[in-house]
Amino acid sequence: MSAIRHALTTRRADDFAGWYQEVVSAADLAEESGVRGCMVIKPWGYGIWERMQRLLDARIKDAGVDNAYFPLFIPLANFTREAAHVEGFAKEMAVVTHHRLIADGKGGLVPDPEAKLEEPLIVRPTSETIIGDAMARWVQSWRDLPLKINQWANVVRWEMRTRMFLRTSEFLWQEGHTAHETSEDARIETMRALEMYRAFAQDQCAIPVIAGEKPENERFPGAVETWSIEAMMQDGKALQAGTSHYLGTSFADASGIRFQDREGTQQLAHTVSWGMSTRMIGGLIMTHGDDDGLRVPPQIAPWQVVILPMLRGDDGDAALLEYCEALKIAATKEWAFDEKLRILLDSRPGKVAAKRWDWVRRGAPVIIEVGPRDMEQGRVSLLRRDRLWNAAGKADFTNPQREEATGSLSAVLADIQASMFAGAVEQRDARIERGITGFEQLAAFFAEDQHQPGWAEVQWARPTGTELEQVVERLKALKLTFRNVPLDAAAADGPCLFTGAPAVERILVARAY
RNA sequence: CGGGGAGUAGCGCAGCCCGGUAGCGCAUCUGCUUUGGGAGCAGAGGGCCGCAGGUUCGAAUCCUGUCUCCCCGACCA
Repeated sequence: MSAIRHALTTRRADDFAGWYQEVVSAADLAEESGVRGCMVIKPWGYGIWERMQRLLDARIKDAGVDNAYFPLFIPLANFTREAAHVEGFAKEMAVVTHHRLIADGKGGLVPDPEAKLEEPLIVRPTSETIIGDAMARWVQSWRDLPLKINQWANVVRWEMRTRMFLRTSEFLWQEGHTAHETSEDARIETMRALEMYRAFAQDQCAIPVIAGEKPENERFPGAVETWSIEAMMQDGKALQAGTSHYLGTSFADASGIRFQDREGTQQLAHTVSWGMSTRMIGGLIMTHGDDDGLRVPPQIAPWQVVILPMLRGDDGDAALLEYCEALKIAATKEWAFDEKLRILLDSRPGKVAAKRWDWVRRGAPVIIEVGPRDMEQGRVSLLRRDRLWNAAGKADFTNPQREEATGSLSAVLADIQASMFAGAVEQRDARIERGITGFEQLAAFFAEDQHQPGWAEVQWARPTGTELEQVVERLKALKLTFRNVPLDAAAADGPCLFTGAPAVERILVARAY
């Protein structure tokens, strides 16, 4: 037993699900709203989302994709054109049927039967259909292609079982929709989006991911190919953190996205869609959180450095605040990751210890405390969130001179970013098992008594249809799912674990969120 | 959506079985003491007991319905 007094009451190792919920509330990320599956995202949580938006949006724009906004409501008829797509979403759709309320005579309000909509509207679960509709108007000739549109929006899927950030009925995301002249161009865009997500997750969120293709049974409804990035959470489960779909021509056919090609012939466009959502915040928590709360990678942190003056409510406060202001101004001139540092001087009244632990739980990368003694000696007390505790089980402060601290901040932040990623990679790589060749062996690897088994990468023959369904059922009995076929996996060189036929590739098997 | 558990102060909980003035710890506020690594003492404020009905002289407590959350399933780009 360690003597460390952690900032949270639930240990990751004891109760991962309970710990997750405690982080969400203790780090001030979000709270329940009273509506099933809908959450209030609080300023610190939303600040993290804004950072993700800003960084990913820059990548999207760099790829020549334009932002636009499409309506929340979609006419039912519009949605019903692509059969597989409809079937995939029909069970989780919110429907608007009335446009007016009327008094019920008992002090309440009910939908006015007189105000029933001729045609119900659905609340978008995704916007393929309505954007496809627009694209059909915008595309006439091959010169109009490629057409690349992105929107940042909320979507609604009526989930049976919800969890904060991981699966909510309403969530925020970006959805990119592109239309192309050829299948080749569309596939290139599909892979570009996938690579964009991989780089964003790893280089900015410090979340290691494996990019690969989803098997047939895990495809987006109506898609020809679905690709994903998969991240391993600290409990060994997989989280799909971003997806990119090559949709072929079926959506173009359903929406009427046609163009005259270079020979003057009418052709269907090839479409692609790709998305990343607030679920990424759940991934951030389960990748970087610890028993003291969240740890936010510096590139994602709304505030990278929080300065806490030790105010005493006496005459000394003014000078101390002045000292901290000077520190803040100097630090704000420093850069890291090609952006100015984001520094908060938290001078609200209150005990410094209480405020310190608030920021530890929220996961600010660097906390700088300044007391009268620091000021006298021209120094500060600096605490790194990624290395909180010293060997004695105390908060591990260092005491650089003020100028030295300011000058070193960008290097410290870069180091925190790098070490968080390296730590996550190490944890993940240690838990990917590549030597499993038989189903019994697979079952043993994922046996219930094994606490955090991680993932298995196995060889398979890529069965399809009912043969695949049988394999999926066998896995389901073990609560396992296929994640993806990693792009960079080694070539197959043995029999399929499931069918015994010669394997054609390697696929990841894991429990998943 | 099925099975189980829960909802009482900002947070964590007791009270409910057996109906009778709303409690505890932490947090908050005030005062005093303390003052560099999660302070101490004293006092104070804060409640549609999830919501709606019902039974009753009287409901946090009993009954019915309903909403929300958690766990297990089913479902799930």
